[in-house]
Amino acid sequence: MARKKQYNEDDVVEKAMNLFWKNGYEATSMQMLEKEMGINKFSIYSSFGNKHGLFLESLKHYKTKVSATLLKFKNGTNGVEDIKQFFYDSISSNFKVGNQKGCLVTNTYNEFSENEDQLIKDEMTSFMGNLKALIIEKLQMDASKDEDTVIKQANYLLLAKHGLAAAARVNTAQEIEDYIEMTFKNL
Amino acid sequence: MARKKQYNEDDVVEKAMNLFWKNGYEATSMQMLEKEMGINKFSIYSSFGNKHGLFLESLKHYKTKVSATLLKFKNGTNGVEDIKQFFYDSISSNFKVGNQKGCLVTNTYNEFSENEDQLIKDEMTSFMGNLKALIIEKLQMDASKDEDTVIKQANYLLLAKHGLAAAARVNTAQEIEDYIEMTFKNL
DNA sequence: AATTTATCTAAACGTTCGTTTAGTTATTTG
DNA sequence: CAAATAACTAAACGAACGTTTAGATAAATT
Repeated sequence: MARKKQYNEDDVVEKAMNLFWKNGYEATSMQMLEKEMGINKFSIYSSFGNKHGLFLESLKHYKTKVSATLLKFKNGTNGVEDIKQFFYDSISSNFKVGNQKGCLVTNTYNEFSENEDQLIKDEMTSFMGNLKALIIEKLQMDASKDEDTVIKQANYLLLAKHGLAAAARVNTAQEIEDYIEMTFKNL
Repeated sequence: MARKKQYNEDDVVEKAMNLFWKNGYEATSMQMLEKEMGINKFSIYSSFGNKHGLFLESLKHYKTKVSATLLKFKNGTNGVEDIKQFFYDSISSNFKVGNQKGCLVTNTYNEFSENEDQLIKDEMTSFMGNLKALIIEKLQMDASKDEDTVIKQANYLLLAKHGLAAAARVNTAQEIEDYIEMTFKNL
């Protein structure tokens, strides 16, 4: 046979993901990706097909990246307190290196809301659906909440999470902390 | 002299604004604007300089459009209840004709958050600053709130407003109503 | 070591973008 | 009515986009 790839696909997907995360899909050009991933356009296309394929792969990579956080959330036994902790965990990456902003899934959801790309929208919808089911599960741990309250609070928290991810792109850590605390004050 | 313009600048700016509102700045092309505004590229450029100029003019137009809502908010005497009503007023355009989504100012703030366009960012910052001042003013109407609580609640509401505008792009009227009600439940 | 073949570089592809320019049309004024 | 000139149409501009292709390079097999 012939020479081997001089890069690891997982490594370069991680770098692509970070760039998409920071700038969004449209605002990230192949030229920027080339530079950030450290490999040539040809290599990107032979590994991922096209920009769209690379983005989908980045989304998958993101999901595995946050799966630990999600599992921790899923396994929690403290009801509402687990949800609150999940909110904190979700935006913790904002204040680490790399300048990632908000939640990649939510950002993508927003960017593609007017778009017709069903493949990506399906990915988002399933992710949001899973999240809602988990939130409901945690809320139901409090036996004093009736079903109607659970649904209302779940919708509230889902929108709050959505809003948080958007706001996290432009607000300070202190503002975000105040926001989360206030959100959970009366649940 | 020579012939007069066959269009009214205010009319075509309104149409441009609606398109920007729906799609955002980058996703709105001159070709789309040409079609929506009903005039030629040449006319757009002679009236507004360039795409950026047209967008700034659309933002100004948006501000005058929402000035009535803002004035109503400013003149309110019911404290927190005024803020809540303002939230409802802010997203009411979502459920009218035209498919506008969320709040143009907030959408712009989000789209340009990673951008270097200081002119637009300044416009956004001043708008947000005014809003925060008004919210604080209304919160202070309740004499029982100490200064620290007022600041915390103002930050909370500002982020909630931000999140609401983002979420309003993708959620139903019922979900949004639930969200607003829950947001104000304990202020 | 020679041959094979996948991976690399780099240049070019066709489109679309925002923008400009040349030429035509129509209205106002003398 | 004729001259002047602003507003119009339509075509073309260079730059950047995502994508493809041709040719050089290097590693694995015989």
